Amino acid sequence: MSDAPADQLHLDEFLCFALYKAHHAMNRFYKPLLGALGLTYPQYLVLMALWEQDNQNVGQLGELLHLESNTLTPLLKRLEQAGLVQRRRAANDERQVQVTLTEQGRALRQKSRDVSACLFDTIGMTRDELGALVADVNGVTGAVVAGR
Amino acid sequence: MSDAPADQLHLDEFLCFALYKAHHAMNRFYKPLLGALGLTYPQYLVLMALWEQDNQNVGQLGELLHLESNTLTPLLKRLEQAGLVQRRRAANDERQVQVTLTEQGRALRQKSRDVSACLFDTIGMTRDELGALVADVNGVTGAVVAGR
DNA sequence: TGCGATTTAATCGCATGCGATTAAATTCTC
DNA sequence: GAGAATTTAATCGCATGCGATTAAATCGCA
Repeated sequence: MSDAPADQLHLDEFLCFALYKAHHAMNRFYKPLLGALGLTYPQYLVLMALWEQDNQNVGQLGELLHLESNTLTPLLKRLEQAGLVQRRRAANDERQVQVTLTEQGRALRQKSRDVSACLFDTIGMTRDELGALVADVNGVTGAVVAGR
Repeated sequence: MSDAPADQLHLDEFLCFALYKAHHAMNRFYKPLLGALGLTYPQYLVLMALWEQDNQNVGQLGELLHLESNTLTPLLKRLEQAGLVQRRRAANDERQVQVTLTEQGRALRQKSRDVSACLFDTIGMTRDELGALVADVNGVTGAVVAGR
């Protein structure tokens, strides 16, 4: 099946484990910064998606963030509860729910500026190094998603 | 604070987002494979840690996997319920809980052999490329953990 | 020795993720 | 045009993660 000597692999050498730890490290890094804005990391991702392109429906957000409605619906309800987005059934297709930023949601973009900048300072990589790593990681993601 | 032009950054360019997606892609990839063994991914990580070094206490496992007792305790109880590990208070220090593999837990190692090999085949990278990527990702994790 | 500080797991509450199912709206097909 | 198939969110149940707190055991120091 594979020529990889799985017998000799140690936990530390696994890519999946490295990604697992990196993901959680990112989460912990962002938590206090985003907590000051009253956001969780997935909520921040949704807002980033809407800052780039407002008025998306649940399916579009799910495609972008690789999430299903079972995760997004309660999350979006919490964002709505916090007054950051509005949820409305689309007029032309009542199955879809349009998610739109409120004025307050748009305003939060300014406050979140240095949240993202903070990570750059911390990891201390050049834009090029960062871009290469992002490309590599995304490449793995693509291969894994395709290979299922 | 940073010379990174955060204003112009798109969601796709964020390393944290790349790691977020990669982590979830791994999870989804492993889920059916591990589900056949009755395991979740974090449970698999715990077993891998014990396969390398049996009889660790909760704190040691937490250090290795970057998890706290609030996550590990219920997880370990489920593994115990499944008959894969045993939990015992340490004789010399009753505060600590020693986690040991059962015969069934050791046996599962054989069945999980091709789970890890399967990922190698799917992502199609050489050992060297993989090692370099793991090192890069771990480097970011280290910087982020240190920079908190 | 004795008592406060520290260490170690456990517990609680809340927010994801996700498999499975459901409900409602729309589209397709005859 | 009616009914089946499909699409789209929502709902439910369960397993993480984690901040905050608690409880028990051990350590340290006067």
